[in-house]
Amino acid sequence: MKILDEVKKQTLFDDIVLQIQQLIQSGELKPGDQFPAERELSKQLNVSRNTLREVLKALKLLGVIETRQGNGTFINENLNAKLISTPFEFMAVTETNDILDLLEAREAIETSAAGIAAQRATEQDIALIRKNMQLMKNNIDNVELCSKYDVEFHFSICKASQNTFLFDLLKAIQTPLLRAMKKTYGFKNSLMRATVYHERIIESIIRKEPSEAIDSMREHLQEIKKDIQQNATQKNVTS
Amino acid sequence: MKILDEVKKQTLFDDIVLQIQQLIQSGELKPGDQFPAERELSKQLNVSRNTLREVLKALKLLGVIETRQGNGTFINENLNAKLISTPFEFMAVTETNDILDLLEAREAIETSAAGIAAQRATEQDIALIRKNMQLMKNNIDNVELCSKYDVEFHFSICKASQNTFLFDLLKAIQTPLLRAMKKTYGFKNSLMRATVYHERIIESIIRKEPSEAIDSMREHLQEIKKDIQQNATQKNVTS
DNA sequence: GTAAAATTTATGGTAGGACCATTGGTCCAA
DNA sequence: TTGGACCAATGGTCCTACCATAAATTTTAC
Repeated sequence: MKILDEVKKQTLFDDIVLQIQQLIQSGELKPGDQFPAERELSKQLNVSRNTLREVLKALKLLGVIETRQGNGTFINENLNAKLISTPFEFMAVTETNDILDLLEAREAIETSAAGIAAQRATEQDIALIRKNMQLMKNNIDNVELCSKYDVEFHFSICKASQNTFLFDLLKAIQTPLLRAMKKTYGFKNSLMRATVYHERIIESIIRKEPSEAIDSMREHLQEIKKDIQQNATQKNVTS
Repeated sequence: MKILDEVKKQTLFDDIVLQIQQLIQSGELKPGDQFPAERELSKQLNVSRNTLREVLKALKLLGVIETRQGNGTFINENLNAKLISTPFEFMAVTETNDILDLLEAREAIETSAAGIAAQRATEQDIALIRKNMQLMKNNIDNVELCSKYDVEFHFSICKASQNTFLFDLLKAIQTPLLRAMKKTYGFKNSLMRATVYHERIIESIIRKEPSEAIDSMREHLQEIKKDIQQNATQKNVTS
């Protein structure tokens, strides 16, 4: 039988976190708002300062709040960006399968973002995309620098979607992804070949052709995925 | 001039967090691993138990570790799923623009997932998708229940992509999205119309036609997006 | 008078010790 | 064998004290 619900004796920590969480969800706590001082707030909540601090430090790590010694505790400005990026720092990306999963997530975001960008990109957006493409070409024999502008190129397209959430999410995913790829495969993507795809992508965006932009981007990223897969199988054979 | 880097006198908290973070990234700490007891570990690290506890509680909230009173502290099993879901609980989704941004993120994930599912879905996957579609049809006049199976239908497709990361990410995004939509628009999606799209999506997956699956899914989700947009502009006019 | 310097005050950061609550194991007795 | 009593280890909570930093205030020097 399974009628009775599990009894969960909530801890003080969880209680306080939940309260703050709800205040944020409801909009009563907004970015920039200041918290009462720890000593005072702990009194209000009728908990020890230690317990309250455990909550605050936890929320700080999560990116919900920001603490400045000698000053105070505040709800983080641009909450969402920080919120999303933190947990990705703790992801263990070791297996090739993990990398492929992340690559597919990146593909999901970037293809859709490219399609939206083809509808909404401003002139400044397009100028930035072009600039990054040009910088990449100019440094085609400097692997380090070229790779950097490669990443920037993709970021600038996502940014052109005007969807900050998609943008933050892409940046968050790239962090562990680039770390893992650099470690495992050493950044030897075919940068020369990439520029060809980049041309097609930016053309589609300028001509405001969403489905074209989506297809070009997907093709581009699936090439990269293939490289990784081949590289992985080779390694398995030789080892 | 700006040559020298800013000196950041890292706090003990940040120091310990960073160490654990690196141990997880490198794979030295794996899910299920047990930590030393708080009193002992604080001695090893040469910090007070308070400070160590602030770290542990923070990692607990993030979903990195799990603590059981009287038992011990452990690295969380299925780390990534928990990691991703937590921060979304703290997102403030109040404006219509926020909802639209999240909807586009959902569209990005679900369209790609549908495409991949068309390549990799097993028979069990398809059976589950079918089951959810049927359950939705059977309860077409029970809004609450029908909506539930609607969500489940989309989840089962994403699951069929065999990409657990995409799956976890979709579930995480849906949490604040459904909460916000329910609050603002009250779940009055055209469920009848949805079933028509669902048929087309599942057909594409069965016939293993990725681009067809992607297009069907995108059309389906863009209809929902249009509804939200129209609803929002109407509200602005009447108010 | 004004600006620089010293002081004060409020804030978060760290520490150590005490006790409570829960869990799992051990041991004994029915 | 089983049920209960007990014990030890662990996380949960609290108190108090002190350090470190940043802003506000007062004092000082010109």
